[in-house]
Amino acid sequence: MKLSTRGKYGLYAMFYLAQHQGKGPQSLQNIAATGVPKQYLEQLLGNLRRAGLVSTVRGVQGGYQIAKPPGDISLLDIIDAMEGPIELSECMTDESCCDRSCACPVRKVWQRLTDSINHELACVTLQSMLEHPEGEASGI
Amino acid sequence: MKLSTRGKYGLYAMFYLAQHQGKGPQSLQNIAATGVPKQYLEQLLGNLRRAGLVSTVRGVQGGYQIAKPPGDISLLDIIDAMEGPIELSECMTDESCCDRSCACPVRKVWQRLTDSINHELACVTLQSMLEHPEGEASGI
DNA sequence: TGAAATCCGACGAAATTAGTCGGATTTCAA
DNA sequence: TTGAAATCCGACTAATTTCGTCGGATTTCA
Repeated sequence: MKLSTRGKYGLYAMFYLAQHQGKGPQSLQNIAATGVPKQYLEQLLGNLRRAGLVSTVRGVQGGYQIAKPPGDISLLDIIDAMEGPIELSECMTDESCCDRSCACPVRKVWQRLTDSINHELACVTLQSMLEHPEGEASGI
Repeated sequence: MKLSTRGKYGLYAMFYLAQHQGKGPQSLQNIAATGVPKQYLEQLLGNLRRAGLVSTVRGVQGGYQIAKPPGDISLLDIIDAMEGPIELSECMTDESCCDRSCACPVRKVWQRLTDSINHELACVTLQSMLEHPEGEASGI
């Protein structure tokens, strides 16, 4: 179970934009500074824009900005935008993927785990990341 | 973020074996009954065996059995055996994957999330799946 | 000796991921 | 008016991973 680089790069970019909120649009040039391929990141920012998480200004002096306060943007929003919704097993979305009933214990386990992960993701906002840069341990 | 079919098939197989514990070795034939490609499952059971989760009996009347009581086998054991450890970002295992310090807030978030998912997985055992077939909702 | 079964490495097809490329468009300023 | 700075966008490719398949070797029992 792993995240693709899209999720990682996407969060890097969003965190950067959160840190620079109110300072005007940030160019791709700047956002990509830390080792993310520029043209690839450009694609990813397109996804974030279409998901309503960033707004853009075109033309000279243009760039990217977060579209909402950092407290209103969660990790779940970002991951969903970058990788689509979490789907541990296609059992969750495709009823006919197997001949097991909806009471199948395995299916229940996937559902519980999916809910749990989504909940964790929704709890972390860009704001909380800005406020706790030292990453104080959470009560797991 | 998704699980491969390996994880899914692996859990199906382990749950089947848990249901049939003490009834002697179960043949691949039987385990694969519900739509899992036989030869593929054979590979997967090899992984589970090498991880110490199932034991095998070769030859006529041979087959697969769980190697430990169902209460001692967690979802984490199974997922680890099938897909390797959860690694949301290579930041977790490869210090040099980027030039960010180990105090990088993004890194902290991945770590927290990884811990959380592992904890959830470790809490679910085959025994608990056998005991709660109706999958009563957990306190998320 | 033959049938039932696991074991195993190698191979291949399909899907996904991680980019790259070339241009189109927008905007501002000289 | 023109040129530079920037985003936008669809198509393409290379690499990797996933999902199997195949053919045979080995073990065991009747």
